[in-house]
Amino acid sequence: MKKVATRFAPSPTGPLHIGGVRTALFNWLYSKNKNGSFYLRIEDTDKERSKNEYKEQIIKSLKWIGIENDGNEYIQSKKIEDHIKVANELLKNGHAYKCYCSSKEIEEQKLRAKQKKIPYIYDRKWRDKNEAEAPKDTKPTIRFKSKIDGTSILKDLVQGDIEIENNTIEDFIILRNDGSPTYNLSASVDDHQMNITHIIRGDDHKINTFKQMQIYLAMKWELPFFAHIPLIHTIEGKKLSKRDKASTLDDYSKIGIMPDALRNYLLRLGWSYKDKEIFTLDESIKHFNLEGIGKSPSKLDMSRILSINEHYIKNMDETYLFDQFIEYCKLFKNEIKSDKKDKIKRSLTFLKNKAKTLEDIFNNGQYIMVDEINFNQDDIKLIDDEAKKVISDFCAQFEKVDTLSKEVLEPIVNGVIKSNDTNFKGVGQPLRIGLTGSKFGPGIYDIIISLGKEEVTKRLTSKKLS
RNA sequence: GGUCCCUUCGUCUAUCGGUUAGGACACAUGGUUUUCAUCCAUGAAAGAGGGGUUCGAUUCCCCUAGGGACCGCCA
Repeated sequence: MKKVATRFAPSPTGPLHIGGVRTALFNWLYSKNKNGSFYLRIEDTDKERSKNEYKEQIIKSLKWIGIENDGNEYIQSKKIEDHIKVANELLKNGHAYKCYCSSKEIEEQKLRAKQKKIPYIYDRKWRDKNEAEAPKDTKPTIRFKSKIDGTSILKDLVQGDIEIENNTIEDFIILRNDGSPTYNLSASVDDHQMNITHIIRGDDHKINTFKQMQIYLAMKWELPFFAHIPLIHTIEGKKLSKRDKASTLDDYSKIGIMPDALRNYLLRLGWSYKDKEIFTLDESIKHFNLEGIGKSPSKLDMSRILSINEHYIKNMDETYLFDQFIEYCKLFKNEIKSDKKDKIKRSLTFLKNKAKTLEDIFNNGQYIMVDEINFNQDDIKLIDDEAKKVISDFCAQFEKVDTLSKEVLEPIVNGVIKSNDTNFKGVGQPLRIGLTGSKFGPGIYDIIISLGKEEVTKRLTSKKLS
């Protein structure tokens, strides 16, 4: 049994979107599950549109979500000579031929077909024509001599057997008239040379697979296995594209979605293992299989992403969460000053309690990080004379304490409640507004402890409250 | 238009001929609570339609409908 090898082969012509990330994830998981290798191949043969920044973005994205390729990135453009060599071989053994149709001629044919509403397929004009008739002034393209009779069957690992009439596959171009190889040729040659055993890709590649299989057959190469996974759709039910909003990893990381959570979400989108919803990295490797992949496209659901992220926030190791939070702030918010960092760290347990994202934690912890409170304009109005008395009564008692804990603070609060003939809200609310600027927020004891005695005193005695 | 694929709660899905069709998210209600949340409990919510096959179909087959992908000298 050959060692399993999978690959992810994006073209660096735009930012990687999460559909691509999922494809990469499935390939990676499958190879790891089988103790095999996973390779990253950058298909940069479209010189016009390929950009190095996109290549970097792809590599960065995969790394962010925890996918690591074995070996170096395979750069397709460096292998062009090999592709051309194969094309010439196909030409030599009669599996390909020179086509002297100009691109203008082809365009006109397509246009005519469109107008007549009949499917366009290259008419194989030069398939059997004598080269002697070739026009001197046109450079030929090389076309693959596709099968005309019979049918081909793709034994797809996800979709089952797919059979099509061979004559629906046209004689596709493998070498352009400038001598450069096209996608189907390059991809086949690379996959063969890289010893790829399983090609897992979006099912928008299905027709390509029939073309590539024919190249394999013509070259007498051993066929790899194919698995075409359904595409991810937008809410509108269309194929997700780079232009869609919330489609790149950055769109998620900037609102504080964590890599593990997104990885978990993407894994469960179109794949399932019994009723299990949460998978650690090890569990995903252990349980991943092709049988669990569904056949129908699935839609992106933000509330579910949020919910899984929330699960991770609440259940992951707090030190690890803190590190991720600090990193997040550095990247997308302001870097947190070191004296505030400790306060945040100590308060993470309750700050995370009401957070779905790292951004929520940031917002919940704002009151700790700021030097000057931003008062909610409606809430500050709640500080009336009564509230001011409550605050000053509290301060009078608070002054005497030296260690902060719920046990110490609770009697003080209860005392103030009694002396002011009010209830908990009558004390808790003014204090919360005075300390955080808002009537919504963490528990009042948590707030006080998180700020420390000095800061609490400073805020409660501020001019704005008197 | 041609080829191919898909179709279970709003969403992601379980079921591999016999289930009160299960779970999760979202939603609704109630409870806990120190505000907002969390948490807990409960509830509403699905087999596209029509034919077969079968003692029995969500499950197998066919048709219809709907949706999607592809149809580049892009990848």
